[in-house]
Parts: sequence; C-alpha cells; structure tokens
Amino acid sequence: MAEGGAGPVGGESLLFLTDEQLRKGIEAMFFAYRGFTADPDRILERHDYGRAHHRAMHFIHRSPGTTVNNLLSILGVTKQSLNRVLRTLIEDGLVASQVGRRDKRERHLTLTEKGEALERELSEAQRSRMRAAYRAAGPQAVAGFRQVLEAMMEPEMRRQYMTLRDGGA
Amino acid sequence: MAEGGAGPVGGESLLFLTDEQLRKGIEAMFFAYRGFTADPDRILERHDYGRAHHRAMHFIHRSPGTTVNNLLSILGVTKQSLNRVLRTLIEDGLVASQVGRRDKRERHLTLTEKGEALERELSEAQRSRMRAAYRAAGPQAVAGFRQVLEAMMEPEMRRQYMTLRDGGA
DNA sequence: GATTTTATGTCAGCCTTGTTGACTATCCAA
DNA sequence: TTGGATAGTCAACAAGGCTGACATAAAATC
Repeated sequence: MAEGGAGPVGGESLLFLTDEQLRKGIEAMFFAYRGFTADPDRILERHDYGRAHHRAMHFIHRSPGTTVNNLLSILGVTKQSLNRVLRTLIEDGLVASQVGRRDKRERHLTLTEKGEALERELSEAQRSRMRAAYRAAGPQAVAGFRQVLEAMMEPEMRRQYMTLRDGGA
Repeated sequence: MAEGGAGPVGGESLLFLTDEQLRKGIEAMFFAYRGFTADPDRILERHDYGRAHHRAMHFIHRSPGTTVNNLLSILGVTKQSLNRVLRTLIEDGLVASQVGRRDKRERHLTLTEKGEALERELSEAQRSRMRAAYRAAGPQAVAGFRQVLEAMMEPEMRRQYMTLRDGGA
C-alpha cells in the first residue's frame, strides 16, 4: 500500500492499482453501462416494455426451454417480480409456456416467432454498439475487457456466465 | 459479414467481432455490473439508502461545490428524481447545500464529514472489488477494459467522463 | 397411502427511483 | 420594469424491485 506515485515495480507497473485509476474504472463502468442499455431502452419504450422484459427475453432466447426457476437464479430477482414480467410477455404472445413432460410442475419457456423478432431487434441494437466499441478498441483490448469483467463478477454469477459462455460456442 | 468461422484476416483476427463473441460481451457486462454494485448495495441497505443516493454522493464527493444542474447532466435523471434523493441526504446531514454567492438560484453541494465517511465506506468497498479484478487481470487487460468501456459510452457521456477523468489525475 | 417438499402462480402491499406537470425564486436583457 | 430563461422545489403517478401469505399440482419420501 506504500507505492505512492511510484514507478514500475518488478518489471511491471503497479500504477494501474492506484485509487485514482480504480475510481476511473468505476466511473467508466457507470457511464458505459448507460450506453450499453441506451439503445434497447429506446426500442423497449416503443413497445411499452422495460429492461426486465428484455432480460427475460434475452435469457429465454439464449436457453430455450428453460424453466422459471432457472431464469430466477440467472436473473437474481424474486419469482413475483419475474412472474409479473413473464405474464405480460405470455399474454402478449411473445413467450410460450409449456408444462414439462417429465416433471409436470415445471414450465418450459420459449420465445414465439413474435418474441424472437423483438429479441432480435433488441439484441441487434445492443450488438451493434458492442461491435462498434470492439472494433474501435481492437482484439487485444477486447480480451482485456472480458478478463476484467469476469474477475469482477460474484463467484456464483461467474459460474452462471461460464456455463452459458462455454455452452454456446 | 461473411467471415463465418474464418481465420485471421489482413494480419489481424476478426473473430472477436462474431455475434457469438458480442453476445458474450453483452452477458459479461450484465453479470459484471451486478458484481460491481453488489458491495455498495449491501452497505446502502444498512443505511436505508439506495443506488441513487450512492451515485449522488459519488459525484458530489468528486466535484465538491457542484450545482444541482451539473449533477443532473452527469447522472442523466430528471431534477425531480435527483431532488428527492438530495433532500433526504440533506435532511440526514450527509450533504450540505449552499446558496450560490454570484447566482443565488444555484445551490452548491458538498459532502459533510458524515457524508464523506459514508462515501468512503461505499467507494472503498467498490474499489476493493475493482482492485481485485484489476490485479487478477493485469495492467494490459485493464487498459483494454477501459478502452472498450470508453468506446461504448454515448458521446455526450464520454465527454462528461473525459472531463472528470482528466480533471482528476 | 399419507406427508412433505418442490415448482409455480397469485394477491396484497411496500419501497425506490424513474417520470411529467405546476410552481417559486432569481437573473438578465429588452 | 417587465418578460423570458434558468435553478430549484413540490405533488402525483408508474415501473419494477421487494416481502409475506396462500393455493395448486406434482414429485419425493416415509
């Protein structure tokens, strides 16, 4: 803790760990997250949905047939909260809920064609911004970006993320 | 758009721009942001405050004497929303509001000693996680992390961020 | 077969934090 | 001095978190 404004140490600078640098990282997260959600927010507003609907659709799209409980643990909200969102999505015909065959207590959630269409619109907007940022920063920066984000997650969430991450590719 | 699962192009791989990679980046942002806010959230709960209070305190700490309007443009909320938060912070003696000398319409905001104490507690928790993530990822990754985040911001917010960023150091 | 646990859904009610609209106080410029 | 712009406040409403209580069906256990 005593490397005031010191220079390189042991061949590698520790300057990136100063409180000042950390504070900049914190603010970067804050402002970037705003940008990250800005485009979907605009689209959602037109459809009278909120971020909660987006998150639900994202993960249903990602893991079709997932159960309510699965979704709960990924989203980290209460079932009452999720249920409200899910109910409107089902009523509006964006999400289909099917009673499980093996375990009839479970409901398996999938996006309908209409749901897929909106999900595509939302995620394309988000990917588009991410693509621009990635392109501007370059592959090396992207690798670093992902490394830091992964290290910042709660262990439980990192598990979730890794499962999704590696399941996909 | 036609580099299916292709290899390096023009000496530099474009694999990091596939939809799959972008989707991973999106989810990394989602999960990481949760981690990012987890520690302050726990502390805030004990004090009966929310994230809005944290954000206000952060930027008041950062720019002591700032006006309500300044804060508004940084936080990107309506003044009514901010006002409510500010009112409780002032009532609770965490923030001091001083009528401007030159322009008496303005209120200049500063943290009281009590406010500084809470801000320190909150930001230390957040820095601590950030520090761990930075340390785990290393300086190169941190540079990339910041580059991508900066590229992801809305231009207006990037301006704000840059001003703060460069004003501080 | 009876009991307990699990998965889901629903109602009621609360809180935080967004929103818009109306209002006051002050400054500045015609 | 008056009228428009600017800074801030107050009131009321909505979205989406939360807890708690309760219902139902199905699975698992005794």
